[in-house]
Amino acid sequence: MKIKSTISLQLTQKSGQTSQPPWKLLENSYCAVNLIDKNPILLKVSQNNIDSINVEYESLGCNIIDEKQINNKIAEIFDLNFNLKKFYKFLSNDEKLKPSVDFCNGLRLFLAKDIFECIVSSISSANNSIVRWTKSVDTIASKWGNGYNFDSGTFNSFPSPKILSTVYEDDIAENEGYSKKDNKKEILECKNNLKSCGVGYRAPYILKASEMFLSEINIYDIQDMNYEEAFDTIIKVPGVGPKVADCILLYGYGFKEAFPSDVWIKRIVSYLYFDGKDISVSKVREFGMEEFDKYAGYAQLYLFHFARKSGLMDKLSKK
DNA sequence: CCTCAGGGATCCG
DNA sequence: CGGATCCCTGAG
Repeated sequence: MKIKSTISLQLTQKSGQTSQPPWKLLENSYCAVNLIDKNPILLKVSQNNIDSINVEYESLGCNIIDEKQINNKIAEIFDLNFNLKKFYKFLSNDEKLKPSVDFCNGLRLFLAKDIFECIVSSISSANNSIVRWTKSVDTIASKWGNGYNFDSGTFNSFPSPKILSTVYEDDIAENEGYSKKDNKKEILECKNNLKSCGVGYRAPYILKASEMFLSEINIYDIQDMNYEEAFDTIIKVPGVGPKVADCILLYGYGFKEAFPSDVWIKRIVSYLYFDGKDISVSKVREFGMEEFDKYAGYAQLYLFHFARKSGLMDKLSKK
């Protein structure tokens, strides 16, 4: 089916948002398994022009699928109900933001298909490269997620906090685990632990985070909180600081008033809005939230990509 | 072969 | 508050 909406699917997929790794590209379609009404559905999204996207799907067994639910899910993930035209009008009133549209036309939020996946992605993204954390998250899904065999191939969901909380942290823990079970000799090549997925020193954070979502924090309650309350809740999770918290709130839960502020946004905002004067990351966050208000999240997304594509980032990195 | 940064968080003073 | 350190991979 065809959904009419202005969006650049490729830009949105490749923009490095920490909601999830890009979906798997199969014959021009971005594919991922999604739980829709508790049924695993393979969504296949493609695009011929910027005014619409095409959605196909595969299901397992003979469940009757309501296409309206699929439509809603797609609209939710790609934020299709966000009024891009209105946002561009807002951008055009800001001399600094104005040029960003030329580089970001059709870029939308790429929201989490699985909120826990988003949280692990965001924790993994800290002081890390996009290629590395996306690879790690995909590896975690392939090791401990459910594998579903669709006609188009096998696709893995992301494991639940319950599953992930039981995996070994590293090679050492894994070997200890084995020797407890059955006096096995030490295995040199350990592949059944978090660190083997390349998350590095974030492995204990991810384990503790998994445990927290089993007991202290209900992952779905955050959806219904206001922004401040949600921020205070999610930042209690180990490995989650201010920037990662805002990423989770923006890309995971869709709090559009969040303005995730990292070193790059700091450099960009300092350059564009403060005449190059060095502003602290926390001040940049305050500035962004006040200046852009309900558009803060989108403004951050557009600023980052504008800087990336326009060469501004290269220019600022040499300072 | 090396060295260095990568959309930060944490701990420590 | 500021600064050092953290794992590991790819680019140079």
